[in-house]
Amino acid sequence: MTTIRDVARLAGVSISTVSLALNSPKRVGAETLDRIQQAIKSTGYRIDPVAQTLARGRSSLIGFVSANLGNMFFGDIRREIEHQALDHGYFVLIADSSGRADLERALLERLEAQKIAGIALAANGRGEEYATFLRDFKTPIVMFDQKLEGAERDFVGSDNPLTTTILTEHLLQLGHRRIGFISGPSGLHTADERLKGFINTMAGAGVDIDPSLVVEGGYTRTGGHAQAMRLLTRRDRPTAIIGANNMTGLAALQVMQEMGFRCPDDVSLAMVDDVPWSNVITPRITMVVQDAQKLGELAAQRLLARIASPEAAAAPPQDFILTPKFVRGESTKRL
Amino acid sequence: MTTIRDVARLAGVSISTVSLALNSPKRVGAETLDRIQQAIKSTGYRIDPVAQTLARGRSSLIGFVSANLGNMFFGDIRREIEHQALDHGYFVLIADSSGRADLERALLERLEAQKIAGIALAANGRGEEYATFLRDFKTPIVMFDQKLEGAERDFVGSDNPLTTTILTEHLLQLGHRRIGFISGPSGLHTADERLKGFINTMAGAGVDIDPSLVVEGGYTRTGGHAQAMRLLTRRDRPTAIIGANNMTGLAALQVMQEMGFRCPDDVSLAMVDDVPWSNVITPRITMVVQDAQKLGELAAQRLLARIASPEAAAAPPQDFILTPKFVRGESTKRL
DNA sequence: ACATCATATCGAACCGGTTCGGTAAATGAT
DNA sequence: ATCATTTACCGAACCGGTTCGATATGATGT
Repeated sequence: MTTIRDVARLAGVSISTVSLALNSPKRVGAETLDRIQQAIKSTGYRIDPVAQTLARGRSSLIGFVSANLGNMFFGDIRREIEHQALDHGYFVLIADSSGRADLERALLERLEAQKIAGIALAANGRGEEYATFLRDFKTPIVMFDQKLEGAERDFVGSDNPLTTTILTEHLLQLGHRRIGFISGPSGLHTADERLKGFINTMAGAGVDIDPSLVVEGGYTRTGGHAQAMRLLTRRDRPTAIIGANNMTGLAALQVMQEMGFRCPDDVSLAMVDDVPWSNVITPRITMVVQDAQKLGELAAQRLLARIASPEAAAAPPQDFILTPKFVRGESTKRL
Repeated sequence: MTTIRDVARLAGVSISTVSLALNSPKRVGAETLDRIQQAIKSTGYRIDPVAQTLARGRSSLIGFVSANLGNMFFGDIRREIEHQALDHGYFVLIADSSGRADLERALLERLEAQKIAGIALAANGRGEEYATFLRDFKTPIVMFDQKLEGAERDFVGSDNPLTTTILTEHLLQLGHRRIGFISGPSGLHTADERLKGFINTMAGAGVDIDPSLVVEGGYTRTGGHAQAMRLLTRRDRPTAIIGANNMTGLAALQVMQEMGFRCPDDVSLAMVDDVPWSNVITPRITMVVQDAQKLGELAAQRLLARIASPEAAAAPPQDFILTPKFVRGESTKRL
């Protein structure tokens, strides 16, 4: 390995000058700069990011932490963040918390130990204590998807109540009254807001909700499957089901198929978020989708800005809320 | 931050002794060890991985490089590797090459600069020059999915010729003779082998292949879509199509739906690799699936072993080939 | 009792950069 | 011509660990 000292020797300058030439070229003489660059070229010198991190106390790594990278939604956001990060010379360290708050916390601490420059986080931890933990974190954090009150961090997400409001109104218009709702983990920001959107819309329309039709599917495939099963095996089963995310929505579709119900003839279905290849799934599912790419873009911009300048880092946290889009499929039918 | 020197001072020993206590506890006296551990506990000392990396010349990070993390196949492998790595105290640095060889190479070099402990790689680069590059890489590499002759690295993958052999035989048995084949990027290991499996099986059965029915879909959704379109708009279109991977297979299904062909009544379809939620896709696709979890497990074990001991690191490279599994769906029909 | 050897601990060099205070020369002001 | 300021560069300390050779102490063998 060729080090900065080799370059310095070859260029006939001190190592501090080489460092200077590397970091603020305008502060070294033209001729000297030239010699140094020559030396760098001829030795094939590559700066050692580890040593740099130790000296600077900050690496050029960015962390991406979310549950379930396999979910297209997070995958799309990751892709976008990674893309922008690479453009700015940052590498992305990805960590999958599998939705477990304790693991997530451990991961964050590890990332911090790596002196990571910043973190994009879709938090799964909840509660005041966790919010404080995030607030006091020394590394810049931009939260996305899941907002946590008290964390006092930038947040990039969608208008979650609106997602289910749209779906609920759609179903109400089609004449549905007994609507099953497969919710996400209670306490989780998006889950609570989406549930709220459903409840408020129903109330606004003057339709009573049968509480037993509101179940918690935990945003997971297995949870969604179990709860959809519960809903659909009832004698007074709902005429329509809303999945609070793509996993639970598709799980409901799967249960329908397994039980021989036709969708939408027997039961209507709508859900939040898209899945890959949804266009080859029969029936085409009616859904509300988030602009994952835009979310990733915003999160990355915000994070990179905070990392780049101390002023930006000190700026008060800000929320960026995007409006989700309704995509009409063929999984819902007039009653 | 509390450093090793703080601990040393508090325990009344030298920093080298603390380091020793941390790395080979049996080599320090029982009583001293106790005092040091006490000091560590009371100061809340956490070792700095960056400094450790600089001093040791090797980090406790493992790299995972593949194309298209969004593809369930790679996602499953990643999950398994990450799981095992964390168990062994390693963090996984994930990089998505998007299938571009030049980017992949740059990523590998960056990982190396990070003094990464080892890399699990699904290579997209090809050719002798690239093989040499990989062979001479100083960091341990375990390749998976894509084997590269001349790289002389451990390889974990599936019996690729067998994947298409199984599918082809299945279609032949159903009476199909005009079979379209949407291949992967020519030159890519799995793509070439899967194509070979198709060709050899057809030849073995004495069935002539219409060369114009063998197209290259590049393993991508868009490529697959375009090529499937070409195949299906022909007057003498094939009676069955094989997608060499999940992307091209599903793209073909999508084209069928777009063009109003019914699968399998009008055209049969079979493909290599599964996708998430394939069980809610109509028709259930006939496919050959790889055991991604097992692949990840093997790759991780091999890599961790090479990292752990110098003898293992010096061992000659070895291939691990798994047998793929046939999953019969309803997308193929007797002619 | 003395050489031998293992054990416990330490000091110092090192990994490869950054950064700050300082010096000497060059430039500008008066 | 003199003093102030800027420019260009250097030396040394530092980031927080690891590692190796050296030393001191105590145990073992004969």
